Amino acid sequence: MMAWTPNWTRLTSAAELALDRTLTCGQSFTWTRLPSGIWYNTLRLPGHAVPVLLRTHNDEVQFRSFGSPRSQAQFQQPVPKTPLPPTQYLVAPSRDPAAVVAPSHDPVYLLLHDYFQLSYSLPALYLDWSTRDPSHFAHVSPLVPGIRLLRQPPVETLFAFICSANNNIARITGMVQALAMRYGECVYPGGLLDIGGEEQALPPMYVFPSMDRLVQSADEIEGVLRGLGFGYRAKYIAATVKTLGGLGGEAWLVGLRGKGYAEVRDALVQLQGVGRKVADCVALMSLDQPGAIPVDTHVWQIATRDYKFKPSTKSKSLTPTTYDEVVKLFQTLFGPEAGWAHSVRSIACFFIITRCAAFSLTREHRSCSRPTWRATLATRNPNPRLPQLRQDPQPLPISQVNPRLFQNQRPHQRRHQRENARPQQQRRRQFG
DNA sequence: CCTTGACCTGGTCGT
DNA sequence: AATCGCAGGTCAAGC
Repeated sequence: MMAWTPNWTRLTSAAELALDRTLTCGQSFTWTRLPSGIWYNTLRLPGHAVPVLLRTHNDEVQFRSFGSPRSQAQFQQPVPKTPLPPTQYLVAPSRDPAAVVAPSHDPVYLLLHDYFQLSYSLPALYLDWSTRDPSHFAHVSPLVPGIRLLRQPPVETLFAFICSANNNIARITGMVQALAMRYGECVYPGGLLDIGGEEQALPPMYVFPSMDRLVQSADEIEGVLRGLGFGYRAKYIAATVKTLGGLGGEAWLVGLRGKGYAEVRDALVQLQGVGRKVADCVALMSLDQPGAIPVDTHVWQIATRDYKFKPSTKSKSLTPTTYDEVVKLFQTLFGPEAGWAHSVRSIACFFIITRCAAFSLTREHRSCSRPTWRATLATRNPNPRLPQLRQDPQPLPISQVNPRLFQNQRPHQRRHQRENARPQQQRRRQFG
């Protein structure tokens, strides 16, 4: 049974879901933003994957998908990796009113409702977290409304976050999409689509490969991914494919939903390339653990700087012990959805710095904010032919910015880091 | 326990 | 034009 929603249909209000923020903040790497502001991705329904488009229009978030029995049948044939002439594949979406089903029975609507966790009321959550943390969350969260935690497919989330080690959003996005192009199924070959009377050019779309497909390629995958520039992560991915395949594949991973946090974490960290941080990302963003808090160096800074966190041991760095203590700090503060709350809080910090760097800060501040942070949003879209992400035109008043956010980003400290790092580099050279 | 260093790569920054 | 430091970590090895 084919399922698609040919006309723009309301998903939720813009207040409940800020698309641009939610899809660029580093939790999903599979959405792409078109120049028109429309986002596209391929999502799985039982039996097949569908291309989905999202947009914000008239104060609401709308979706549509497209496809047709004829085009779907064609997609089951092997599809070349380069786009074919649009007319060869694309079938105009049906305008037949009978094809439009009520949203509550529309499988794509239900899929998106689940994916964006729309059963949570976001303003209510923000209010609760602001009450719990009046001095920080309440201060910064109004600047970044509408950030929802996604409930993503566990397999692609796992592999995406294995790629995230020692990496940045732009490159992770490229790697995840490379994985989809190499092993995933082509769901849409690319072409022109008629959207509300306007023709929109869409690139080919590939769905993230199934676990079965990856297991089939287990022996070659490390070499292939190294060739694609995955670096040492290629080995982790190949090993995790084999281990996960042996444990029961996708069913085993999805089966972790509904288990307790400790069990989920322990299950994940037995996979290669999955430490605590990656495990917490996967648990939080795909396995129904809204209390899981991924602690990275950035979060560590926030904890020690803004929340005056003092580790119980003499440890000066992020160790398993201090990791647990930071988690406990934020879980106590924010309650059951602490992971979600903390994500919003971190993203707020990130956005403040990005926007201030672009619009409002003095030259000194501009130079302190990390270049990669500035660049991340602009380069979120890996397709160089597409325009860069639009910056928010509203400058952020400097008076709203907590100056402490910049404490660890001062130029003299960067210089200091450079000088410290130099001897290490020389030592490594002697080996080569 | 905690600390340290290696690990791939690509875009950026400063000579 | 060539270089160097770095990025939202993980793992193994040595205290």
